[in-house]
Amino acid sequence: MLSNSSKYALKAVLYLAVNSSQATKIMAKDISEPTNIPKAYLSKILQELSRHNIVSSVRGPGGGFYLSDSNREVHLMDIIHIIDGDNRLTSCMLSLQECNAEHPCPMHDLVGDTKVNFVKNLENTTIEDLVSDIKAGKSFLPL
Amino acid sequence: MLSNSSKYALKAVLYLAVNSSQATKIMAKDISEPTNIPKAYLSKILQELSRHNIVSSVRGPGGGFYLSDSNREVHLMDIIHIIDGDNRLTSCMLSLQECNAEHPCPMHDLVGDTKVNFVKNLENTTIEDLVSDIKAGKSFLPL
DNA sequence: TCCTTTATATGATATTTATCATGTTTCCCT
DNA sequence: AGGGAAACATGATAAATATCATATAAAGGA
Repeated sequence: MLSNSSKYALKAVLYLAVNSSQATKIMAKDISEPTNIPKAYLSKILQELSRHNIVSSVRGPGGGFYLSDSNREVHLMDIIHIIDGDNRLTSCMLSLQECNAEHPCPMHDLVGDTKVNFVKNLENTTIEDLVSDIKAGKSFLPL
Repeated sequence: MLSNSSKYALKAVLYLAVNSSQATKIMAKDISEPTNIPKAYLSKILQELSRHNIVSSVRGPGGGFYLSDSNREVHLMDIIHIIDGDNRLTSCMLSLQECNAEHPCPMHDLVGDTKVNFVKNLENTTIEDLVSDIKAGKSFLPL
């Protein structure tokens, strides 16, 4: 479904969303440990996200990663696009070019609206939305 | 979503379902061409499927692959399981061990029932079901 | 200014997935 | 029998993904 890298990216960003702020930056190491993401790999992912303004960062002592207010308005799909590219989720079940409602592949209806809806959800949901759910006890931060 | 190999497997089996019978066997090469699946790779996949009794085959002149009546009752998920293993589709969005309706990860609800339904469809749908759809003009054989 | 601490950039290794190649077995045909 | 046509088995290569390692740049404090 998602690549490992995307899953790590989402977990890390969620961790930052819950635990960080401009005043409370978190070092890669301190994200890596609780989330069980290999430190070096995580660093690379965070850098990629930073380059695309998904997360914020400052170097040097007292530095680290955090989410600014605007970072929190990022949509989940943005993160996935950056890491996985943009056709991993949206392509047809059988990777066919011509597969649509008018000319469906045999598996088209099995997925049906479900995938469309899911993608739509990813496009509409922001990090902040998920944080609200967590704070409301509707879901739990993945560790 | 699915691995390349699974997609190839599904396409090849569907091709056989529509075009082959015990009396009309098809060589790997003649499946490879119309479906645009690399011949050598396809052969390997077909052998794996044959070993698991998903497709039938006979060697020697006049031989080839075909689907027996019982092959046609195979469920789509069986094919995917053989090629991709059994947790690529069913695992949580973030690959968490403990993610369920009682203890959902933040993305759990985004997928919602959609994935559950999709998996259920794969488990319930047989090759023959898809062939019926194709014959009824509801969908088109992927080439 | 210099040292430490942290992110950043870049590249190296490993693992998985996809693809190709080559020999072996089985079966039909003559 | 023997030769050719096919699947079958096995292993080699290539490409993508995941992981690790090392050097550089920025920032703060002594």
